[in-house]
Amino acid sequence: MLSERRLEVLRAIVQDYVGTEEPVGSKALTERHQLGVSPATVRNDMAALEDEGFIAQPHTSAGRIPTDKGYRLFVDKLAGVKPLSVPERRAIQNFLDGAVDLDDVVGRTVRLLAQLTRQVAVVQYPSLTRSTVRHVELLALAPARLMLVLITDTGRVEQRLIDCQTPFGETSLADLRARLNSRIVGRRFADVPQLVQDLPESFEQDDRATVSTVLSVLLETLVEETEERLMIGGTANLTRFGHDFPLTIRPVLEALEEHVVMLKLLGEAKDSGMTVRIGHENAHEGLTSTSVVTVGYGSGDEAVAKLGVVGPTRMDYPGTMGAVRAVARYVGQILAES
Amino acid sequence: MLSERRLEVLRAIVQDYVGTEEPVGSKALTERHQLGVSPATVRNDMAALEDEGFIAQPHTSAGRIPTDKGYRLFVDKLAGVKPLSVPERRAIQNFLDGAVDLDDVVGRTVRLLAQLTRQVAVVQYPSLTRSTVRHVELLALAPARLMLVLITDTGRVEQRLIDCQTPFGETSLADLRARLNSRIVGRRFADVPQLVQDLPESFEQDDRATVSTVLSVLLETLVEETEERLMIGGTANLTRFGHDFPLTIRPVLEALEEHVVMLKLLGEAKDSGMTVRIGHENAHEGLTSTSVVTVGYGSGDEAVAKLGVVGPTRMDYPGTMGAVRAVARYVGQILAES
DNA sequence: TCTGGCACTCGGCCCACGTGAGTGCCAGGA
DNA sequence: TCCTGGCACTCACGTGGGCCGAGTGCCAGA
Repeated sequence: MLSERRLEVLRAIVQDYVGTEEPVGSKALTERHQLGVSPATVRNDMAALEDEGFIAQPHTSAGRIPTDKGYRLFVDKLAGVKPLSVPERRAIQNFLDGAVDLDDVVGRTVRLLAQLTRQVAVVQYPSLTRSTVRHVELLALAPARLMLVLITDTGRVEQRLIDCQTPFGETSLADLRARLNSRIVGRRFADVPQLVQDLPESFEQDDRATVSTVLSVLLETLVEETEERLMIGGTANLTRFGHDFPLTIRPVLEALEEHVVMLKLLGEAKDSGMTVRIGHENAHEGLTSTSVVTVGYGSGDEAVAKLGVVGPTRMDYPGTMGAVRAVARYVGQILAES
Repeated sequence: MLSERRLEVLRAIVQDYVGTEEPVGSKALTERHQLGVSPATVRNDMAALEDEGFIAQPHTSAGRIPTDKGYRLFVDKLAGVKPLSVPERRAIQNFLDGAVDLDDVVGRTVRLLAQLTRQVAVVQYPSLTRSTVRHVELLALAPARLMLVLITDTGRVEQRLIDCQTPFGETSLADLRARLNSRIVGRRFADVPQLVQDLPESFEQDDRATVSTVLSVLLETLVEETEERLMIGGTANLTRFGHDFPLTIRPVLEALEEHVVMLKLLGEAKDSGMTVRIGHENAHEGLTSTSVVTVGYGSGDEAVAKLGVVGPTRMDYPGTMGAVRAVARYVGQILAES
């Protein structure tokens, strides 16, 4: 087991390395921190920490840098979450309050998060599966052509074109619309399939085929759109990644563009509470030299989506976690209000 | 005036430099191209081209590289547009044909363009101002709360919440919906204000306020949403920019994230035909070391939006222009079909 | 007007060297 | 048992000199 002081040494190493981006040596450590012991003692501690795999030496004659395992310990045991200052909080609120619609909310959140953390921000749109139906609309664009519009409680709108084999009367249409709405408005998307299951049976023989088609498109929309959307911003911050970054930045940019990859990443994170994945803990190859901090956000108690940042493993974890948590909180508030 | 052979030398320089990314010397030129003259002659030509500002030397003892002015001449006079191969065309069509909705079309187009050109792709969503109304829907979410949904011929959907001072009857609502649709469906957005101007007068005194509110929100939507949207992809290709790219890539990423900047850029391009802006021809500072190739696309004869790529000034202009033009054409077809 | 020849330039590469931060180890002291 | 100061060692990095070669400009001759 590591002694108290050795943990303190690790904390100091992480803090200094995050600040300077340079391997930190025993002498510099004792100068910058009140450890109460001499460099030689620190050296012994460092040797122990290295044996345990928490820190490593880039070259024999250089200082130490934390390993992924070291950061992990730091995050789990040594670092708190740094709360934002009052002006920062106020700025967040002001900035987000100006949003006019869902796209705007998400867009502003991405910018905000990227600016606050100086890293790449990722914000997932409120998920359809976890949200509820606000309204369903059916429009006849042509006698045998319908449009289905689905509006969620988070303000998201999905539309689908439907080609029917047979024309669908205006009265049948109104009927279907009314019944659909009465059944599913206010209900969760996940519950919809069950709720509409027996709907075709209550229609005239002639209309059943069309009603079934509409329902299947509706259900399809629910399933398809469960493939979530997200917005990414602050990629310019990648240029502050490190010195060697041509090699580093490339796979990261590629991963960020593959929204599927990012969604999987978010999916792997806890639904509630903050998740920090450090370096090789990230399954995706391109992200093994990054850390990902994510947290769920939602309009109520429950998270409807996640947001977070992607940055170098050498990041200011307490600060980043503080910013991510604060932003998620305010976004939740905004969503609840709208 | 530049002689035929000197133009040929310039062409050769551009081609070689684009291929190798290295300053090209007189000897290498004569070896790789059948110019029919000796290196010494080429040297004289190069000196002339340098005097005129078409090429430059990075260092005294190095070969020449084209200047922005050189690329300009190359694009205007020396380069054609390289048509895509049949398999490439087929691949484009297959890829785009799979799209299910507008977002998907734009998303696929961005990917396609980025992959084909190995550069950053920018695709503008079909603009509202130039498109026409397919349908307007009014929904009562609550007695005094309406939702306006606007559907364009390009498949775009905009929705707005409307709070009314007084409740609005179901019959009045149906009436307004019907009248609105009969007046503006199929019309261009730009014409809408005129077409609905006198609508409130034909309603009962009680409803006029609400009708006016709805109309003003409708018009507002038209105006606000004229602020166009765009999608960007292929930023990972920036890493192939050049050797010195930490400095180069940063401002480019920043510019790309500022959609306003990119929209302005697209706005400055010609509405029809292809526009190539080379290096310092781009007004935005961050893009002075890039070239931007754009072209309008649309479902009919007229362009409804633009798309293009951003790459290093040292790019394969004929190939890029060919790809951009081909993609624009196919996207236009897809939009026309849907 | 083109060509071959020639002297010149200069960036890139290699190597050698000195410097200094940092280390590991050890013996002595609390 | 743990901490400390001392000491020899390692090695990345920066500097400076020297060589190399691609590329140039110029010039005289065809």
